[in-house]
Amino acid sequence: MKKRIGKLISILHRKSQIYLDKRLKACNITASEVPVLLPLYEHDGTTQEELVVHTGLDKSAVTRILQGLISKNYVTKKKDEKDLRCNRIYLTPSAFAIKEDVYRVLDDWNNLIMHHFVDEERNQTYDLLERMTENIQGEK
Amino acid sequence: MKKRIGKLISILHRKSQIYLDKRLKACNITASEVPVLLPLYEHDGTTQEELVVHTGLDKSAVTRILQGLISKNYVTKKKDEKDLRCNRIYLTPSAFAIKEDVYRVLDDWNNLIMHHFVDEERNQTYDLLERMTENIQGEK
DNA sequence: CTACATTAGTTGCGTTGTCAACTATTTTAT
DNA sequence: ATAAAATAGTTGACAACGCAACTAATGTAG
Repeated sequence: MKKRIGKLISILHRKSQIYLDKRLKACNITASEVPVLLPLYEHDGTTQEELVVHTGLDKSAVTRILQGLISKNYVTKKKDEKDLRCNRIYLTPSAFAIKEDVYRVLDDWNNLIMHHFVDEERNQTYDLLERMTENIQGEK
Repeated sequence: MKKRIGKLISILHRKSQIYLDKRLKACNITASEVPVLLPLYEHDGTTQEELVVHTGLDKSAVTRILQGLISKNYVTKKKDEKDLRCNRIYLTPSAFAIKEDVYRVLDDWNNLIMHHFVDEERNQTYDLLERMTENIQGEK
């Protein structure tokens, strides 16, 4: 029997959106904003282009997610002084205020889907998924 | 360092849609139609409700995907004679005609993302992903 | 220096998919 | 037997996201 993982990936993706949307409503953010928020928590002030690369999202999607985060006062956008083509994105205090809550929700989801996974299996899962994403780097 | 797989899952999902859409254009079907088509290839004449359960999609999404497949003459819909609430879905000869092509594209994608994976890793990947989807069964 | 190419970002449009509300049919409980 | 609940499916409204076409700024070749 052939084992295709596409179906599994797509179910996990869609269900995670639903779970996160529900849990993150308390923080007034959506699941789609998470991929943009996380790199900013790790490195505030990155350019929009770096967010595109880091998230793997289309640049237009990043533009719109940022518009939403700006309207909710979670980030600000300033033109880079050296290169006026670039926007630098900065988190607001409101964004830092919800940081721990956001991470807790993400960890809860991770623990939910990896329930009964021992540490080695959790690491294996991450490594295998990471290798798969590496395999499609450069796939346009 | 915390390993959250959400980002990886979502990248794999989105990139697979792009890849499949591109490759499946030759068959005149889209990536979103695949999850509905596959269970029908395995068991023609299932009810719409069974497709909902099998795909994990919202019932409204299944309705609309079927409308598309009907308009492209890949499936037909008939009311079940015993239970008039149910629709039975049947593949047309056109759908069977593209079956091998569709599976080939899916296998190509699978091989692409699991490039350099040995058999044991492929099985592990499938098993871990399957356990994760089982962990969220019943998550509403 | 100027023309062309590249890079960063935005916008319009179409597709995918969720949720909530609705209809129609069948099942269950009294 | 009938009223209420459950099941199957459809529809409208909206969010998420990719693609193509566009603008603006910078880099590069002659």
